[in-house]
Amino acid sequence: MLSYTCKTAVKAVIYLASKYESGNNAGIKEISEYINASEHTVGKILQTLVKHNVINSVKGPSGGFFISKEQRKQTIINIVESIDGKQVFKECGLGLSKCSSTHPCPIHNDYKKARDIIEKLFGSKTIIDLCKPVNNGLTYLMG
Amino acid sequence: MLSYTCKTAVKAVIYLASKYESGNNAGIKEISEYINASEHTVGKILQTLVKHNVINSVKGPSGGFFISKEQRKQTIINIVESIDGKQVFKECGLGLSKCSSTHPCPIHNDYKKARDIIEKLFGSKTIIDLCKPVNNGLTYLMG
DNA sequence: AGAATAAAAGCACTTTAATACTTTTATTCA
DNA sequence: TGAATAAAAGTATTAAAGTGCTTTTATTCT
Ligand code: FES
Ligand code: FES
Repeated sequence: MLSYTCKTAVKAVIYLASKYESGNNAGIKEISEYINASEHTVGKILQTLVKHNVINSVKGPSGGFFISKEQRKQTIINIVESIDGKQVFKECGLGLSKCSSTHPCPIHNDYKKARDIIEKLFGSKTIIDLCKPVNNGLTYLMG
Repeated sequence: MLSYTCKTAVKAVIYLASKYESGNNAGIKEISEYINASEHTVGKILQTLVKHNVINSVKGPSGGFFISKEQRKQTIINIVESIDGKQVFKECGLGLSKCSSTHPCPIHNDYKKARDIIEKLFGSKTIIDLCKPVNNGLTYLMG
């Protein structure tokens, strides 16, 4: 459903948000190490997310990436749409050019049900929602 | 979730099953045209499926691919496992190396719910189940 | 037996995603 | 002001998925 890059993006943002408490910015290196991803890939991803106003960046010493209070209230679908585009949760499970109930593929009914759950998940959970359990040690970003 | 190749495989097999009625074998060309996919790709896919005993083939004139009565009773998870492997419905939604409820990622709960629906769909629907509505013109394999 | 047919098999090419590297620009701090 | 820092931006490489082509093998039909 989501590309590898996109999954990495979600984890990176959640990590950033969990860092927010401390008030410090986070650098590419720190983030990539924490979520166990390639430094270069993470750099590119964060660049894109800054462009889409999902997060912010500051250049120079003591610079890095950070996420504002407002931005933390975004739902995580914003991350997905910035990386994989707006169509991810609209696609047909068997690859028909368009998913539609009037011209459905053989698995449309059940597939749509599942896809809608995921779409709802991404469209309703905010960054802060997902970062809390990470801070509490209930959920994890690597391993 | 599923690779493009895998989606093509499912459609090819459903088409084959819907052809079964006529008792004739279907050639690569015919199948690929019907499901609107590359001839070469379909050839490779069908080869793999024959190796996994999902379908059968006969070489030579009046040869082609066909699916037996028994094979039509398989669930479509067999197709998926032949192409994309057995892990597809076990993977973490955020790319953690293992999806587990004791070491979950932040979206585990909802994601697992959706993934289980899809897994159940593929594990319970048989080829014949999905080919019937196609024959009746209720669902489609292309478009 | 021999010609024709059609899948099997192996190899080569293309495209895309992912990763790596390099240069530039903005910022801080001594 | 200038050195150091860190992201931005652009380019190149690698890896994987998908597609295309060619040869081989098995089968049928004349
Ligand atoms: S048409 Fe295939 S999932 Fe809706
Ligand atoms: S751990 Fe991520 S989906 Fe289960």
